[in-house]
Amino acid sequence: MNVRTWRGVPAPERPAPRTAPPPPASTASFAGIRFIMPRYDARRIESRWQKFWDEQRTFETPNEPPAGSTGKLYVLDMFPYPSGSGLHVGHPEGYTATDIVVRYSRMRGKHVLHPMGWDAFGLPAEEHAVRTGTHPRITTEQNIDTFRRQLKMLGFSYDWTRELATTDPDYYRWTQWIFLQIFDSWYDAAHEWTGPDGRRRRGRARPIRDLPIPPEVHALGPDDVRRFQDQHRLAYISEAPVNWCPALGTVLANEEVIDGKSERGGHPVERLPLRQWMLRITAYADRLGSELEDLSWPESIKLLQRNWIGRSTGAEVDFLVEGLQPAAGAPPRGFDEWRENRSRSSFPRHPEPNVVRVYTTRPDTLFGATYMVLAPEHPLADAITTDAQRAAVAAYREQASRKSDLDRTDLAREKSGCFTGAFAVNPVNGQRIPIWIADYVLISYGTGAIMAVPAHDERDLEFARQFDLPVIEVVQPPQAGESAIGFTGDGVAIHSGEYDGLPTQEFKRRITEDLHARGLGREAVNYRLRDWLFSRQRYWGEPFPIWHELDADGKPTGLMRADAAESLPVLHPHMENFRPTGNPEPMLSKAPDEWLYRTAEDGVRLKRETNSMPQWAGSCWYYLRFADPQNGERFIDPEVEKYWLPVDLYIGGAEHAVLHLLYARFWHKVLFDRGHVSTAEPFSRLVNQGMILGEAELTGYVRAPSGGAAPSQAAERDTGGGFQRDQIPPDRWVSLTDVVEQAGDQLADRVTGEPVVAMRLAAEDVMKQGGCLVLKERPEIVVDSRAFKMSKSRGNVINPDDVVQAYGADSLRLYEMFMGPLEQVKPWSMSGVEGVSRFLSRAWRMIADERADEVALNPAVQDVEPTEEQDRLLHRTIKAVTEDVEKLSFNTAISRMMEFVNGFSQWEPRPRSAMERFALLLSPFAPHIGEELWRVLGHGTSLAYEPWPAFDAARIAEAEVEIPVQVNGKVRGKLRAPTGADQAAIQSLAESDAQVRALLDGKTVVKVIVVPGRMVNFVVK
RNA sequence: GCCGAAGUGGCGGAACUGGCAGACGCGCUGGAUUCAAAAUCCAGUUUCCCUCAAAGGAAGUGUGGGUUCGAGUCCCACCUUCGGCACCA
Repeated sequence: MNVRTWRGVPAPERPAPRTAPPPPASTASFAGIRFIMPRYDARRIESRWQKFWDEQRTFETPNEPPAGSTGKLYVLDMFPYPSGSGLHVGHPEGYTATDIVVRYSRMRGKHVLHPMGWDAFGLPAEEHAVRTGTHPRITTEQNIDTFRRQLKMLGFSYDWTRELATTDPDYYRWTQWIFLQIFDSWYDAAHEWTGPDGRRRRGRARPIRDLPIPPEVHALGPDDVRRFQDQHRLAYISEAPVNWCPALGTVLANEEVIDGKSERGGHPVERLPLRQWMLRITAYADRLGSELEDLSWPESIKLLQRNWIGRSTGAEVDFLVEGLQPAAGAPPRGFDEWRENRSRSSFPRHPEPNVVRVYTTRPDTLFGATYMVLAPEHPLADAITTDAQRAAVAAYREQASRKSDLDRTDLAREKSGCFTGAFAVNPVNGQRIPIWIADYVLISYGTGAIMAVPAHDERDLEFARQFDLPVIEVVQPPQAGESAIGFTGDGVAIHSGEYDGLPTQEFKRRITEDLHARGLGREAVNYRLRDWLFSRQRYWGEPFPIWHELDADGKPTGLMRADAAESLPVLHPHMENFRPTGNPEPMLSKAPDEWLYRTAEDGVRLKRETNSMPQWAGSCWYYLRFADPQNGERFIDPEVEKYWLPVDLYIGGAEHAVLHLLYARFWHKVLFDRGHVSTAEPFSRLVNQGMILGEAELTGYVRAPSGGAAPSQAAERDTGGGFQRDQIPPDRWVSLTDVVEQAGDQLADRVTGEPVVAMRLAAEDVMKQGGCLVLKERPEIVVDSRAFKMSKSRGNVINPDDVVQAYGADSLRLYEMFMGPLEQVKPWSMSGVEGVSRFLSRAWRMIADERADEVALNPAVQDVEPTEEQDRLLHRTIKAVTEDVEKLSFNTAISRMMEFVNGFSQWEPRPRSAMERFALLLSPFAPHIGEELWRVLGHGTSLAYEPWPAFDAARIAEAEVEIPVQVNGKVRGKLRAPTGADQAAIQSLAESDAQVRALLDGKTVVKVIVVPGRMVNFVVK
C-alpha cells in the first residue's frame, strides 16, 4: 500500500524546479487575484506566496545534494500529536525557530532536510471513537488535515513530499519491523567491539541465534531452548505488577503515572499483576548515560536524563540467615563454616537459599548495620519467617500488595513494617541482626533487600526510631560538633574494627576488595531506570507482529512466533465497537477470529498478540524515515542514512526531555548495534523551546462572604466567589502580602484566618506604588500579577488561526521569536503582536509605495550609493542578524532589523542595494513579506536560494569613538578618540581634556586604567 | 527533602570574554495630522533630590556580604519563583 495514495495525495510525477519566475510586478493580476495592495496586506501576500511555494515546489529536497552544496543540514521539529483542538501557539514557536534556521541555511548553500509529520496514534482519537462510533482513522485524518492547513498557513518551508504519519500502514510496517529487530536481539554485556563510528565499546545487541545456550538448558529440549531465548530477548514478556488505569482502560508506563494518577486525564491508577511486553532498556542504561557526553544538548537536559537513569555504584553483600537450610534436605550450617566455605569458593552468581543478598552504596557502614529489611515481595520472605511471626507477616505482605503507588507515597510517609522473627549474621563482625519486612524497600531496585544503617540513612533512622531498633554510629562527620547520628555524608570511620580512621571513600574501596577476596561481596552498579513497559490495551496503536502458539485445548503454550518481515504490516482488524473491555483484557481481543487466529504451515494453531504498542513507539524512529520516506524495501536506505543522519538540530518542548528522547536513543542504539544505522546517537544538537503562557492576569484577593467557604478555583475568578466585581465592599479586600496558603489549596487571611478568594481585575483597577501593584481605590491593598499556563478551563488559550486572521502569519512568527529567548518560558501579549505587525508595516513602507494604486517601489528607493552612515547601519545589521541566527538568538536579531528600519525610514533617498539586502535578512523570519519586497524591488524569482548577504567589518568601524571617563569608577565625562587609539594615546587625550582636568584638579592620581576603545578610569585620592 | 533553571523599569526583554545598565518592543503621557476617528509621525517615559526651566546630584539589576580601579556579569550565604525527581538503599 502506498502511503501517499492511501491518504489520497497523488505522488509527484516530475522533478521539482527550484524556482520559477512569478509574473512581473507590472502585471495587474497574480495567481488569479486582483493585485491592488498599496498597504501592507498580510493576508493577500501570504496566501499568494504559499501557493507559489507549493506550485513551484520551492522547498522540495531531493536526496542528491545540489551542485555547489556546502554540506547537508538536517533540522527537525518534534512532530505534533494532531489533536482535535488544532494547533496551539506553542507549536509555531519551535517550528518558526527551525524554519528561520533552514531558510537561512539554504541561503548559505546548505542542502537542507526539513520535514514534518504526525505522531498520530493515541488515546483521544479512540476516546472520540467510543463516544461517536467514528473510526479513529477518520478522526485522525481530519485532525491531520487541520494541522497541515494550519502549518501551511504559517509559511513553514517543509518538504511536504516527505510528510508521514505514524498511523500510515506503510510507516508502521517498519515500526513493527524494528520491533522484530529488538525482539530478535539479546544484549551481550561482555561483547567488545568497534562500531562504524570508530569507537570501542563494551556491550552490544546481538542476534538471538548467537545467544549461548547452557548445556543443561540444551539438554531439556528445543522448547526449553526457545523459552530460554525468550527470557533473554530485548523485547520480552513479563508477568509484573503494572499500572492499570480503569478510566483509560489501559496499562500505563511508570513515566505516564504522576502521583498515582494518569498523566493524561489525572485518573486513578491501580497496581495489578499482568502479562506485559517489556523492552530491556536497562541493558543500555550505562551507554545511554555515558554517551550523552558528546552531545550538544543543554546540560540541564543531560542531567535530567542522567538522574532518570540514576546510576549508582556500591556493593552487593551476602548475609547468612540463621537456622535456614542451605539446600533442600541439607542441615543448617553455622556462620563460621559458611564463611570458611565462601573464602574458598568465590562470590556466587546467585546466593544460597539461606542467604540474603543486599545492595548498598555505603559498604563502609557495614559495621553500623543493626537490622535488615526485605521488600514485601521478596522471594525469601516466606522461607525465613518464623512460625510465631507468620500470621503478622502474611497480613503485612497482603496489605502491602494492595497498596497502590498513591498509597505508598501519599501516606505522609509513615514507615511501616513487620518483624519476620529471623536473624541474619553480619558478615564483617558476626553480629546477629533482626530481619524485617517493610514497603520502604522496593523489590524492583537493587536486590530487593537492604542492610539498614540507621545512624547514616534517613529512612533507616526513621524506621529504627519507629520500631525501637538500635542505632550505631560508624561515621565521624568531618566537622567537629556535628552529630554523627543522621549524618549521611563522607567522614571518617569509627566503631568499625580494623577499619577505624579510614576516610569514607577509601573505606569503601578497601572493604569492597576485602569482601570480594573472602567471597562475601562484590562491587555492583545499579540503575533507577526500569525496563520499559511496552504494551497497551487499546485499539489505536501498532499491533504486535507476534503470534502465540496454542496447544490442543486452545491454551497458550508460552511459545511465540514472529511474523515474517515480508508479511508486514500487521493491519488493524475491522471493529465496530471501540468501547473498552472494562478489564485489563486488550481491545484487540474482541477482534474477529479471522484476525485473531491462524494455523501455521506446520499445523500449529496460533493466536495473535492482542496488546498494542504505546504511542512512544512511532516517535522512536520517525527522524530516520523522513530521510527516505517512500522506500518500500527497507526502513531507510543505508546510503541515505549515512548522508542525512544524525539530525543536526532538533527543537521541541522540554516535556519530552526524558521519555521520548530516551526511548528514541534506545531504539537508535539497538539499530546501531545490529548494523542498521551508522551513528550511535540520533540527535547531535537539541534545543528545548520554553512554554508560552497566557496573557498576564491581575488578581486581587477578597475575604469570602460570611458562611461561604468559597474555593479558590480558577473558575471563580470572575465572580469572586459570590461577589460581583463592582459590589465588593472596600473593606473585604485583602492584600497579597496577607494571603497565606492553607492545606488543600485554600487561601486565607493571615490576620483573621478567614477564607479568601481570588478575583480577576482589569488593568484600570490597579496602579503601581513602591514597586508593587496596588488597588487604585485602596492603595494599601497589594494585588498579584502573573501569567498562567494556557488551558481551556482558564480560558486564556490563544488560537493561532485568530492571530493570523488579524495580523498575518509573518506577524505571528515574528512575535513568537521576538517575545524573548527561545528556551525561556514567556507570557503571551496581544499588543506585542501588534508591535511587530507595526514593524512589518514600517518595513513595507520603507520599500513599497503606500500611496500608489498598485504595489510599486517607494520613490525614495533609488539606485544610489549608500552614505557612510547608511553603510555602517546596513553592515552592522547584517553582522548582528547573521551572528544572532547562528546563536538562535532571534529576539535580538529582530531588534536589530527594527533599528535598521527606524534608521533607513528617515533617510531619502534609500539605496536599492541596502533595501535588497534587508529583504533577504528579513525573509527567514517573515518569509512572505520578504518575498513580496524582493519582488517589489524588481526580482522575478523567489529569494529562497539567494545568497545570504555578507558584511564588511571595515564599513562598520567609525572613525571616532566616544569613551567614558571615570573617576574612581564613576562616569564623570566623555571624550572622543580615534577608533584605533592605544592606551597611551587615550590617556594623554584624556589628560589634556579641559573637562577631565577640572575633575582631577587638586587630587592625586594614584592609578590610571585605560581599556582602548572602552573607557578610562582615574583612581584618585 | 534532593537536583536544575531563573530573579534587571509599569510589562516582555537587551547588555560581547567584568568596562557608559535599561537596546528593541509593549504600555503610558504630551504634541502634530484629521471635521472626527482609525492609521501614521514627532517628543518624553528607572526612582528620588534640587530647579520656573535648563543644568546638576544621588541611588539603582531579589537580599546581605566579599573580590576588583570598576560587578547585572565573578565568589560566599540567604530569599523567592518556575521545572524535574521524590522512600532507588
